[in-house]
Amino acid sequence: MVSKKRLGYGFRGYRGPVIPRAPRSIRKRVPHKKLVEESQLCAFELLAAVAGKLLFESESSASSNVAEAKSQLGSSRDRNEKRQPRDDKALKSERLDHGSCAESAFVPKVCVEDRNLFNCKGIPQAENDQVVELTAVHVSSDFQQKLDCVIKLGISVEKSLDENATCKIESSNFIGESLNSKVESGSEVQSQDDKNQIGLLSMANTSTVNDPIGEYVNTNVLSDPESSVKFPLYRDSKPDALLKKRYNNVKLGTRDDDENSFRCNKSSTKSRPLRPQPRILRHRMRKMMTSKYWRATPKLMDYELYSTSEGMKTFYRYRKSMHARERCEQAPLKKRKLSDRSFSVAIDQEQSSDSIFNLPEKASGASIKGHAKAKDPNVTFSIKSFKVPELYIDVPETATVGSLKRTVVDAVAAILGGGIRVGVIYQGKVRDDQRTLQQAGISQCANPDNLGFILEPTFTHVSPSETPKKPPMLFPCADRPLPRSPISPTTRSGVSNASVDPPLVTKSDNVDNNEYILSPTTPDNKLTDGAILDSKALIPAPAHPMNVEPLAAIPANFKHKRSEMSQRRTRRPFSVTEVEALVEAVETLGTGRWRDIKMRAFEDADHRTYVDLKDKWKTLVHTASISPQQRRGEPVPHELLDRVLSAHSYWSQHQSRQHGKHPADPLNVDSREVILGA
DNA sequence: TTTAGGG
DNA sequence: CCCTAAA
Repeated sequence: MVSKKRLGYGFRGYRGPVIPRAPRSIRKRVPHKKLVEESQLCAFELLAAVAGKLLFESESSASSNVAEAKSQLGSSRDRNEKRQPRDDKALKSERLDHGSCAESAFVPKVCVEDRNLFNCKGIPQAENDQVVELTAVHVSSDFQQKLDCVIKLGISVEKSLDENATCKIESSNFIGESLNSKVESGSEVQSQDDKNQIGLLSMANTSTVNDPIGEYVNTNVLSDPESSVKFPLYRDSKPDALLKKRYNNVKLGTRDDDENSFRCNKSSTKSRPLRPQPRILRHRMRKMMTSKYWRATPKLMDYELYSTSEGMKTFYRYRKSMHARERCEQAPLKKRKLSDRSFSVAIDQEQSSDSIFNLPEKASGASIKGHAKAKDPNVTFSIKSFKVPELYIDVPETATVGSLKRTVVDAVAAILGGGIRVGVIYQGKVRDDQRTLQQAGISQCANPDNLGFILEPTFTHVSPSETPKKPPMLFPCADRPLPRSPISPTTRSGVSNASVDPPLVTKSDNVDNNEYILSPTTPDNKLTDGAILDSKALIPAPAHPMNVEPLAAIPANFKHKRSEMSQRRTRRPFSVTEVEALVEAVETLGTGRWRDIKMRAFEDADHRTYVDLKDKWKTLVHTASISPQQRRGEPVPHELLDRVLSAHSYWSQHQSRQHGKHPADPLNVDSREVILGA
């Protein structure tokens, strides 16, 4: 279609590659212009906050003026958002991984035990810790644009809400903790004027409404079955630890307490959001036009959900408010993490220490505890939170709360229905699954802060136009009976028909897979074709069926083969987790530092050379530049692709290595925000 | 050895 | 992924 070079850069509001391909020496000379834009970024956040406020006010027929809100926000911001001085040195995010720990995926048996987590009831009303935040942004007077309501779905176990009372701009996916970057107006502001609640709506369940947030609940906002769901997967894919570290490194903000921390450092890209991006919009529309309409039905677990939901969203938006759309998307479309209760996984580990590593709840999603008890030297992982794909739910203001709930349930069910893989990232690194925990250092690590478990939905974007090839995700072994299934069939307790049975954990055969597929048995799951629908057990299955190649099947000789006169290495497609790790690293380190990137995120992934990473990045950029229909292989969550583009664009402008100089500021995570809804 | 790019 | 020129 379009030449990647043309399309790639200027994409999504990012300025085109400022740096034309030229001799390195020249290219490296681009000066940083980051600081300059920072203020703009903040301004944007303020704007968003104000918008939210406005909407909120309008909803409650309260009146106020932007200026007021602005000033309030501003003041509060000043007070609350003390930023650490920028220090380029700090930018070096090297400390990210001092220790090296291998990472391996293991089957969270837990899920089995705690299957509620995967039920449609995963969003039980009883869980008062689950909150759906609705950020209603309404830019009116000043911008004449009305932003759609964006619901941030976030079931969080924490009570951080009372702290970061307003307008969260970003949130991490780690459930247990809210590693959110948000524009914090500060509780002070809230107290000052209730009306200033920046459209933060919490309404998980009535019971939840008890806390501070309760007062901000605006039930009027939602009321209409019409809704759409979007799954910008992995938007906040950074592992907690990573995120945290990075921020620390980048001194983006003080992060003593995740709950209270805030960030206002949007990358330069942030500044662009305010401008409409017709092209993108068009692109989206086109995409959505081709996608199917998705309904919240029992079948919503189809893999196509991804595309459909997105398409629907787009469609909806188009119809509803194509106008201010662009803006809106960039607004604090924050969403949150899906949380679940914690459970623990016991893993064999030769270790009998009594040491208990309890991860600060906020810091990590898991805690490791050395089991001193029985002779059974185990390491107990108490996973308090999972990083889950972001879930965007777009519903009209007129939607009912009930419909919202349904939508959420459907969305969750859809995600689960597609199967879920678990990725493990330790200290930001993805490693061989073969490594033992001990080898990986996970068990010994006193500071398991960086241990993150990521749920990776496997449903993929099925392009309607695409020929029905292989199911986005399949379980080759699906048809096999799953004998030792610890899971017992559960009743489908889905809200609105949508339901998910207990998840099925599948081990992926992928060479470097570091995740396991968790495939819920879905009666209506066409893709799985009922094969595994009823079976519940642990079965090995390729994480990326499409990529499974003959060679991969014989990993035994893998290493030896190499010895033979430059035998072409066996192809080992990057898993989503790996891609994410790569993206993360590049975002922080920039391109051109593949060696560092390798060490940072793939140090123990012996089979990934920096050249591989570089190549992968190259292909990622390309992939992100082409239409989804042209993509092949395991689909990469578009969210990641967005990040790829962002980072690519960003680093095109900010050379990561200025002739031996310190690197430019890492691409701020928040910059991704901008492209979110696009 | 790393980078950067073309193959 | 491979191959290599350059750095």
